[in-house]
Amino acid sequence: MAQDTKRAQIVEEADRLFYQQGFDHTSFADIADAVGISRGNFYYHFKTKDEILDAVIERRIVNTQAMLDRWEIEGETPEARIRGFIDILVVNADKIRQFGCPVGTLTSELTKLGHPSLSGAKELFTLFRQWLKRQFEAMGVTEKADELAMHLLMRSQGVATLSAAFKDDSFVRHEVDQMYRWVRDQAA
Amino acid sequence: MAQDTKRAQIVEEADRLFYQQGFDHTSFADIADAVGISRGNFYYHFKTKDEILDAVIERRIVNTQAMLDRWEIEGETPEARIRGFIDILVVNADKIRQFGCPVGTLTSELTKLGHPSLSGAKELFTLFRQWLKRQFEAMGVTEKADELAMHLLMRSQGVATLSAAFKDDSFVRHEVDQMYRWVRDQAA
DNA sequence: CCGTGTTTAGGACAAACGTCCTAAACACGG
DNA sequence: CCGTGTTTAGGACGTTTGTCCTAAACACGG
Repeated sequence: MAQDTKRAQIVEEADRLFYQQGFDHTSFADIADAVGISRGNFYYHFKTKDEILDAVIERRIVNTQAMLDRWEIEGETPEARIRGFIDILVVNADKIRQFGCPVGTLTSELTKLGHPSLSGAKELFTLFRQWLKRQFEAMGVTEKADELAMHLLMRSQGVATLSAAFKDDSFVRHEVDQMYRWVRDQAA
Repeated sequence: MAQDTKRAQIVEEADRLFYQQGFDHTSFADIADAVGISRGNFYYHFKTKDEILDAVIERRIVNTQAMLDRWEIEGETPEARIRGFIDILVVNADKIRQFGCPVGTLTSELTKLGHPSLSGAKELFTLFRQWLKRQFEAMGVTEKADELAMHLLMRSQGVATLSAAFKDDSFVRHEVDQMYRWVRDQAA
């Protein structure tokens, strides 16, 4: 349907703009200009700005889940799959340097705003956390699997933040190498 | 002078509000209400909102430098001083859980806004980076001191981000313990 | 090609934004 | 207590915000 197409377009552009400019700093006018529709017409698709945010988060959850599922099929070993996760920092290096991590920065912003949709954004983190936990378990780690998952999440967040602050690619590469080594050490 | 007092009050409240609500989301009215002065009178003290931001960053730089200087006098060994840095995550656990790291979240926001004062915020990171580098050098590390400083900065940023997302105190304590151990291992 | 439900453009609306002005209140040396 | 420079309150300004309404354009089964 045309409805789904237009709605999907709005959510897609809103997703991009929320990531690049932040949720609060992105106005209806920004999204409307990006999609190429009139400002006031938003009310037909979304009653409030918060509804757009929820749709964006839902989209991200679906996309992330699909990506993780793909990785679980394609990746040969659990260790290789985890390396695939770490590689996000390399593959998306440009965007992260410019706008930070999409998950981490959205969570930070919603935390400050005291926004109710924070729980939805947190779900994105949980998706990665559970996926990583499963990979560590497949590697033979049992009780500490969740701790290791959180540790790796933590490191990727830290690298993303400092990458955006210092715009230093060699720092990112060096930390990624260390994360590779750390994962290998957990197998023993 | 009364001018310095009022100006300092404005900067102090702006500092708090920028941290708790974000720079963009904090209006002149918010600051005016917090200080208890009239809205329009801001123009006398600061011509633009960006000027307030610069004053806030300057204040943070001065306060941070003073804190680091104090630590360098009080801390017995370099390792103990570094532990003092790590302890920020414990001492300020409540605030970090609510609003994230003041340095990291401000940097993220200014990065997204493409704001010119990002360089000033980045300076705050550099202050910690250089201080940590000096402590590692005093511990006997020579060539890798800066790498270790960045690594520790990275980990504290990651912990702060996930602390705000998951509000999990036991995670923070566990990671802090691991950071202690990591620092000890660097001495050998 | 008609009728009906979907989608659209355009703009109205009050509120809030950053900026800026004016005039009064203040502090204080003379 | 007067005069002068500093600091203040209060509000005007044009813009932009999120929200919401109306009427026209559209799609499409009958």
